[in-house]
Amino acid sequence: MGITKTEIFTDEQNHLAVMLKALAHPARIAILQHIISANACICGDLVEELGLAQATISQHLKELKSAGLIQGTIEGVSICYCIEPKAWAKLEKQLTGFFKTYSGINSNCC
Amino acid sequence: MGITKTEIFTDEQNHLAVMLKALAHPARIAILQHIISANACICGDLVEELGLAQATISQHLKELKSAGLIQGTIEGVSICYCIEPKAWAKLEKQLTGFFKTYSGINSNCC
DNA sequence: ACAATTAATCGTAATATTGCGATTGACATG
DNA sequence: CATGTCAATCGCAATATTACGATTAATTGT
Repeated sequence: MGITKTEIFTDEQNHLAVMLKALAHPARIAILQHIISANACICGDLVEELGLAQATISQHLKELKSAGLIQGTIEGVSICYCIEPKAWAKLEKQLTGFFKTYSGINSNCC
Repeated sequence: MGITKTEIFTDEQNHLAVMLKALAHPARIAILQHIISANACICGDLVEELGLAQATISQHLKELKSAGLIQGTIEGVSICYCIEPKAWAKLEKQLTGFFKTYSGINSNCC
């Protein structure tokens, strides 16, 4: 019925899925890459940088922000976005742990 | 209009987004975790393990397979699924590279 | 050949996502 | 206070995702 059964899964699984979903769009990956490379936080430049409408960029930023991966602070007329270090570090750790569970050596099954 | 503008982004960005989208569901994370921990490939056990219908599990497996993250081989009546080592390693590498671009030290912007 | 088992596929309903034009709200400056 | 700028929000259309019952296809054992 189109709704994910979150009750079935662990908090870790749900959390990781939410974070990955936030990352799982080329525009949002591009936004994060730009924020990271510019270090200093950017906002409306993204509209020029990527070829998407202002409303669309704003929506993607909202999703990244609601996932907690970025934070925005008012800077005069515009808004300055940057990485939220804690959430970023947590995600990196969780992903590293996830990939570490697989050792490609004993892949002699199928 | 509900369709991602892939032409705008790089191949790397699009590829990473597709892989992350395949991971971005708690059921698929649970499936991968089970496949990894059982090492020996499993198929219909997932229906019992998670509390989802057979059709639903099959659909999730199809998505993971079409993303190239797992592979399935016929084993009698059932089908044996396991990690596709190359795609897995590639994704891990790409993600590591992505996270490495951010050094939380100079996070003195916002 | 026949029944049983396993998993893919079809069809459908409910909901979510993507993208954008248009509007609105907040703030700075003349 | 009027005006301009920036970004959030609203409303909409097109499409994608999630979940499942029912059916189908393939294979094994009798």
